[in-house]
Amino acid sequence: MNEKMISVAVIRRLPKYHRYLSELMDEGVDRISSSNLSKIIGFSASQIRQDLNNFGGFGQQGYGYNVKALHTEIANILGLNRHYKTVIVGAGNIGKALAKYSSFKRFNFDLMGIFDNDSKKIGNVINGVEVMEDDLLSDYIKKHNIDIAFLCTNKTSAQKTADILCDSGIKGIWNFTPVDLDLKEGVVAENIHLIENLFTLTYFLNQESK
Amino acid sequence: MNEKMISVAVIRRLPKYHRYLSELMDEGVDRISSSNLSKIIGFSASQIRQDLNNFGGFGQQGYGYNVKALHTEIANILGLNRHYKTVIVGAGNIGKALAKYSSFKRFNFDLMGIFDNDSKKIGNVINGVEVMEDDLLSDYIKKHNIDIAFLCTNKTSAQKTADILCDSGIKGIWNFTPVDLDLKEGVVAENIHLIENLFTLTYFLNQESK
DNA sequence: TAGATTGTTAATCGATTAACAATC
DNA sequence: TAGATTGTTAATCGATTAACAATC
Repeated sequence: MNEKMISVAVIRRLPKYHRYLSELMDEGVDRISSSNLSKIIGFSASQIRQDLNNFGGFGQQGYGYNVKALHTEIANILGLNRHYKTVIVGAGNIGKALAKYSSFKRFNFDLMGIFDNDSKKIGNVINGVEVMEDDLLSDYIKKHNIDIAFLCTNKTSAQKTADILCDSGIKGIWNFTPVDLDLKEGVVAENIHLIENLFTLTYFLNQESK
Repeated sequence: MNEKMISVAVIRRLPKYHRYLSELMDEGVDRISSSNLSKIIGFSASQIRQDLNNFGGFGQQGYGYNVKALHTEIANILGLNRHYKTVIVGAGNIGKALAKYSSFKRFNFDLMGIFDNDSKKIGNVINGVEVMEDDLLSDYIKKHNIDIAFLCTNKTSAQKTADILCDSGIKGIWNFTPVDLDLKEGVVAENIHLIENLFTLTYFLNQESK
């Protein structure tokens, strides 16, 4: 599957490189050294060079890194050189917000459908996409070869919805529920645990006032 | 400020302990060993004991941990034994979703106001809270002693809004913008970088199919 | 008391930083 | 060529795991 396992810590820094390189491109900067990138991104120059060298020698001695080329390389590593078909499961507050969030489309995440178990919501159109009933979810994923589901159900339905998603051949789940999902081998997930993040904030907030 | 610095890695695990202990309480379990907790939470038993011992000896040899007592201890460590006055800045999709999200109230996060710079939104009432104009933000924070701002503006306004928040005496910022904020000494922030998290998901998704 | 399980020290593992030879 | 900066190895630092004496 892979030559040399790259640590999760490295992977989680990649999107930040991607973002800062985008900004540099917008500013018309066309090359940057690890030392200057360090100043704006906040990672050490050494770490930057180590991180990038996990994937290849993208730089050039005496010159630094070409911003545009490096941006493209990182986009490719992250898998941003393709489209992803997505569905949203759960048309509550968060589900609706995600449906309307425009950045996803810009990065080639194509929202194909929204699903909910509340009959009052079925047929509603959010950002041009119709809310369909839950029962159709499994067939829809199979038929349209959906890659990623944004899981926005309530806590109670989270695991059983995840089971349906896995059985239907989903590739990844972006999990907004406060549940640690148990998934089928080969299905990946990333979690946005809002409440956990907020509690971390209160911890540090109270430390400051000591 | 503190006796012994506790690592961020430990702190970020605390909310998860809190959540699993809540669940155990709901199930009527009143004691648990590090080894059994390990099985359900997924951290090693050794790590659990190490983590908890950063804050005190909450367990008892030969017995384990009292679920309710440990839950309370962790809640206190996280600062959940008090109320927090919050405001939402930016009444877009995410701001609105957070305004309607019920869990915050349950954990004593009291939403006091919502602010936006779009005159069309001023006066709207979301979940019982009125949308006020941006210009009033600074005075409002000072007057009501707001603890935490949920920052949901667009990218462009993020840093300058953060500056206003800092100058007005905010204690913490929960940042939903795709920007790394530069904050005044003593102000803490936690970031929900949606796009970065999603890009991590696509990375792992593509690794799986190799 | 005997058994169970913590608290805590020591060992290991992994990630970050430092250093510098290679080279553009 | 001289200067700059990478790629990469070695050193350090920190976090996790293992082990076991203490003790309930």
